[in-house]
Amino acid sequence: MEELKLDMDSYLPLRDVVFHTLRDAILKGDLAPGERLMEIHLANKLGVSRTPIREAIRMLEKEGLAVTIPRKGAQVARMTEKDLEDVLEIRDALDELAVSDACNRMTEENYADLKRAMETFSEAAKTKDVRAIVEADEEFHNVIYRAANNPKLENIIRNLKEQMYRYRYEYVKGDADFLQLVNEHEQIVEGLREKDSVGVKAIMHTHLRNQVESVRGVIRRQNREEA
Amino acid sequence: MEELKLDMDSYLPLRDVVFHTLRDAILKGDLAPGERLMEIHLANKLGVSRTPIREAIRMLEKEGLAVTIPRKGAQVARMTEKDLEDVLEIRDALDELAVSDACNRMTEENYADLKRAMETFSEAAKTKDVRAIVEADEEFHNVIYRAANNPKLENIIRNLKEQMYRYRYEYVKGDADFLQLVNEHEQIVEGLREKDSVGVKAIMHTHLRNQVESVRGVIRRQNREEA
DNA sequence: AAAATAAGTACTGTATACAAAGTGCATAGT
DNA sequence: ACTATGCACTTTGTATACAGTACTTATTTT
Repeated sequence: MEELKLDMDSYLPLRDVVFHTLRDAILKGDLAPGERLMEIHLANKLGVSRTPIREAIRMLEKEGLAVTIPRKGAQVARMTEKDLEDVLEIRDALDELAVSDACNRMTEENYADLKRAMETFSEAAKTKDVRAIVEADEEFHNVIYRAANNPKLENIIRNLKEQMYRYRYEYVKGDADFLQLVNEHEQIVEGLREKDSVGVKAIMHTHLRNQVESVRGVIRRQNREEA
Repeated sequence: MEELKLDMDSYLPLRDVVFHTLRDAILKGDLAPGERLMEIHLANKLGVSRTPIREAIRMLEKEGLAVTIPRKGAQVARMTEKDLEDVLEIRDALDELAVSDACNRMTEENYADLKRAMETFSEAAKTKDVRAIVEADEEFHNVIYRAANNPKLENIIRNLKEQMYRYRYEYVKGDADFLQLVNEHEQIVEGLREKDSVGVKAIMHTHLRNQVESVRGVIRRQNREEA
């Protein structure tokens, strides 16, 4: 009985499997920007029919990861520097909102999670293991999003982050001052504890600004190379 | 030659036609929240096959207008009071961003459009024609979004507005002080002209707050009725 | 009489078939 | 040699057929 129920819970329509597969491939760069998403080809490759492929493409479209030209087909969305700047700008505004909400709505449990995430980040920063640092940073911010208690906001932010997923390592890899980041995280936690929503928004803004600038630099260098 | 080209441009895949049809029906309330979206039924009703219906449903899903339970089908998304509050909160933050961007990036043409939109709104306010007022208000804000020159931001805001489309008349219909609104619009235009991004954000915030409160009231009353 | 089970129905999930349109290459004409 | 036209191939757009699951209702058993 239980096993059946588990099967039910773990059941995913093929369209969702395909969607996740394609999304990951795009985010990891296995499918390059501009690359065509041909239905039959993908169907054969993934061992499914065209129907779930098409539905997955419609979903990717709405997530901004693919664009389709009628009667020509879909391709992986290209991102210009301007597009990324636009995304970063929105993320900045929404991260400020999230942290401000978190101020007012945070539970004891959220706060405990946050402190744990902060400590994990501190530890990771010492190791200089880029992958671990990025993951710890993600988790720190995710705790804040959860604490904000606004699922729609979480969705939008997740989607925005997705669109710049390729650049997630660049800041930390580059010229990040880890101690500074740790310090900023501490300030954010402190601000949340004090429920100083104005102050914490300001800190979050500066905290993101460095990352934003770093990503900008990477993109500019990339574009120069391409040209 | 030209007519052919026009034909090409005006071609829309059936999935898009269906998508727009269903979206409008949901927004106008012809399809009530919780109502099932049955594929064969819709296909017959719209005179198409199930395939474009399914693709349209996938798009509606990503827009937050429908939810589907695997193997049970899709239904029009229900919106709780909390959902709407969440949406309003995000809109507030993003409208602040938009108006702040508009401050920095507005062209002469944008400014001319804005003044025109403001005047149209003033005229509409005098007539007390609710429909005209709402439309003029929409246009006023749309000019600002365009001036912000951030297409992704525009998209997100459009999507958020869509989710509360049903309530768009409620504020104006209810207890709005038209002269106050006209005054706020004037202040916004003034702030944009002066490029006072901090001030204009504040005005936009208060400008929205009243509408937000009004929509909240409507929803609460509705929910009480339902209970 | 109530509860459980089984059958039937209706819907979704997936695959495939057919039609139409666009692209590219080859061939022929200038 | 170059251009234009036509044909073949690829790919999308749409419809339909088939399979599987869940829900409803009726019947049977306790």
